[in-house]
Amino acid sequence: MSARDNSTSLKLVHVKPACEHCRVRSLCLPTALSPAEIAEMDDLVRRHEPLRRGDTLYRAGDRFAGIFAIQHGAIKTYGLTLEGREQITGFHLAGELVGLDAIDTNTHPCNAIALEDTEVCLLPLEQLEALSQRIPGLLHNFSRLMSREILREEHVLMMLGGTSAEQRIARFLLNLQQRLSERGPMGDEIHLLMSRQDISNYLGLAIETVSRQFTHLQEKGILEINNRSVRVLDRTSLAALVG
Amino acid sequence: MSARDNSTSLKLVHVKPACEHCRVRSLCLPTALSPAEIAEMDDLVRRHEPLRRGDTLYRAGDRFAGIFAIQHGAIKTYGLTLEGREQITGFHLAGELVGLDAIDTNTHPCNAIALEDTEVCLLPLEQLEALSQRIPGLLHNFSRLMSREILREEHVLMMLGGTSAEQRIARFLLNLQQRLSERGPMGDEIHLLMSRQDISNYLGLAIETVSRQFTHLQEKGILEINNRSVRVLDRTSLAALVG
DNA sequence: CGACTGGTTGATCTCCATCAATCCCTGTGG
DNA sequence: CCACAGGGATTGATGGAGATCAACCAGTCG
Repeated sequence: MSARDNSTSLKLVHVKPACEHCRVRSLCLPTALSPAEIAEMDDLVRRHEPLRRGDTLYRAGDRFAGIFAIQHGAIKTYGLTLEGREQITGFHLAGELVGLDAIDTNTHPCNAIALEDTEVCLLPLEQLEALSQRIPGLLHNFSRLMSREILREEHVLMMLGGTSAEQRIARFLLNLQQRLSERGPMGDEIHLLMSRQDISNYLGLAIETVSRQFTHLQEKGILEINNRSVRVLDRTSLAALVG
Repeated sequence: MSARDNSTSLKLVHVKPACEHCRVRSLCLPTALSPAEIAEMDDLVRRHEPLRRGDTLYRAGDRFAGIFAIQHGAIKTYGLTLEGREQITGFHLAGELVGLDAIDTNTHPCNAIALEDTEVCLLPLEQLEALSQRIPGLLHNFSRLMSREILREEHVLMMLGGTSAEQRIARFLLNLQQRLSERGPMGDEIHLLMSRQDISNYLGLAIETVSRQFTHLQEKGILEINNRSVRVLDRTSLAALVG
């Protein structure tokens, strides 16, 4: 229930975007394209109005307008289970694409909201496919990013199956740290953008269990926790917990 | 540990495949292509040697040769978790693609083995992308199938999060019945191709729990179970269990 | 300041994992 | 054809990890 709601009418701003200067270009669709090709990409990319923390990017049921590439910030996607419970399907960082799950049905099956102030680019699918038709490298990058998303979800599946609460927390943190380090300097400080509620939902645990595990890991001297800021004091021990 | 192992050296047979006459064409890549375009597809599709139940199609770590399309039969994919436990990531039926998770890294992250006698087609990625370059419909179908795979995994995630053993079993069966009905006549009889072990692993439960839930649902008059054959007697009640 | 949201901590209970015994198909070989 | 072995499946008994219920605490905002 965010105050501002961008989901029904897409709000695009007419600022000339520039993949060329984008910080996460190397993680995103234009990887390894020539300057001329990147210029062509710029023509199809539409910059979306900046999202503030909590803003909705799209809702389940919305008609699919195109893929969103996260320029900076973070997006949470969640769906409704058959019983009506919300289930988080992913936390997405800069350089990742969201909305890929809507291509098949032309309708968004999930909701997407910003975890922090976030900017995204809209890539209309038809135009993206048309351009991919002409630029082999772009087509391949597109395949690769979709493949990466499939792989990401497989990792979540592996994490959820038959593992203890402690293991899930450890993996969650290590995974987050890993992905953050691909996007900036590797630090031992992780700023959690999501609530305990979100984490517990994502990991299939109760919120209290998450809290207890955090304090438990703190008592062991592995983590230092201040609200949503987690400092990894002993990365080796943390990694040892996952298996 | 199957007796025959096809994973290291791909065994292709030189039978002219024919997407045109394939029973699952409408679910697969050539959907809605013109006869001329389908003929072009046929040129790149290579029929793989038939798999017998238990045969390995590829192993984790294998170099990626291309996508596999299941012509008929069923494939189980599973990965190794960090602790060394096997985790099943999916059961794939005719008309579905497997190996999509390997595009990004060019290496298979999972193992794939046949759950029954199965025939698959190999679609070398480079050629598939090259052809997609020329056939817009093919490119779009490819996007859609990848999207469908992402969606499928999201559904699994939603199923695993915070649901009881009974709910998981119910959803598993309903989902399977649904997918089978898209591929043949809708019947109340489901032939499970996988062991209880597989089911429990997939659903994140203990094998005994799966067994108990089955008998429990049988006692309630919702199912009738004979080994790996499940008859859905009361579909309404089964659907009611999931939410 | 009080109301509120998000987080932590404690006590109890429940569902399911685990351990263990038995049963039942399937195939194999005498 | 039957006996037997062996894996897969079922059933029972027990314990524990984590869910649930409940109280409490700490920022935050009107």
